[in-house]
Amino acid sequence: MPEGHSIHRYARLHRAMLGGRAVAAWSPQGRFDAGAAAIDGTTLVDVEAQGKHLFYRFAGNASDLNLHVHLGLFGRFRHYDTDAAPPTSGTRLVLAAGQTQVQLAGATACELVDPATETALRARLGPDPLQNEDPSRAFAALRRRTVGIGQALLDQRVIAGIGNVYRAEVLFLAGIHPDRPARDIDRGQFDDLWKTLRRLMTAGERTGRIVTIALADRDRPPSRLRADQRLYVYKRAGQPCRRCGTPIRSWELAARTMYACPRCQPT
DNA sequence: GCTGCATGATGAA
DNA sequence: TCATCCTGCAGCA
Repeated sequence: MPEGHSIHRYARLHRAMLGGRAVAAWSPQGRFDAGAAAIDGTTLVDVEAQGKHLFYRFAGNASDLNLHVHLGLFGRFRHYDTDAAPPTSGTRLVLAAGQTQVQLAGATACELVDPATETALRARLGPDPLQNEDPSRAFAALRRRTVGIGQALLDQRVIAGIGNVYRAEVLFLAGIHPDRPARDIDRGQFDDLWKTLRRLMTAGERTGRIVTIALADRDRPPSRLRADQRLYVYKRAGQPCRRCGTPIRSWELAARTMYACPRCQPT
């Protein structure tokens, strides 16, 4: 479930599990043999998240390279404190210290990067709602887009860390139709969007799941909501809107499925 | 057991 | 806009 909130959560978890410890590293799949060998035996100093990207810093290796991980759509971590399951054949990387293991499979990116490459990578990202950055840059970027707000929000150069779920949910909460031109969003609406994103994603990082339902629209704490009770529109095509009862619509937008309520989010 | 889809991003055209 | 990377699992037989 790799939207930004999960990535920040992983950074925290991996820091707690392996930070300050010498790690053994290997690549069961074999596609990261050289990289793993360079890390193997070094000490994990820090793990940092920016948007959907993770950066791992190690001390004690000569190369000055950091590990860059991007989970993409398929990437998945498995974590063990004891009794680690044997890694699947597709596991790209295992980081281990004693009984503790972090296993990584299916990632879009698992590579060692030099400082210049990392800087360039990070420079491509817009402000991250989970880092309490000044969102002015994101607003300016939005105003330059010719596409709809729904498409612009998935662009990591505008805001880093949003994925398809937060995109759909935040636009519902703002009452904005995804097809409305991004450049038509005014500063007040944008500040509202940003504030909502920060609130939702902070809660997501804390709890590990995406819950957007407002207090007024639910009858029990988020932890006790079923999976299909946590969201307003995402994956609810054809079902009645929780606010007005109109059937939720879905359609392809920028190669992803978009969801919206036609009544609460007028064009 | 099989199929299709999934909370992502890139590079070629 | 499309193909590609490539894993897991829900839903169905």
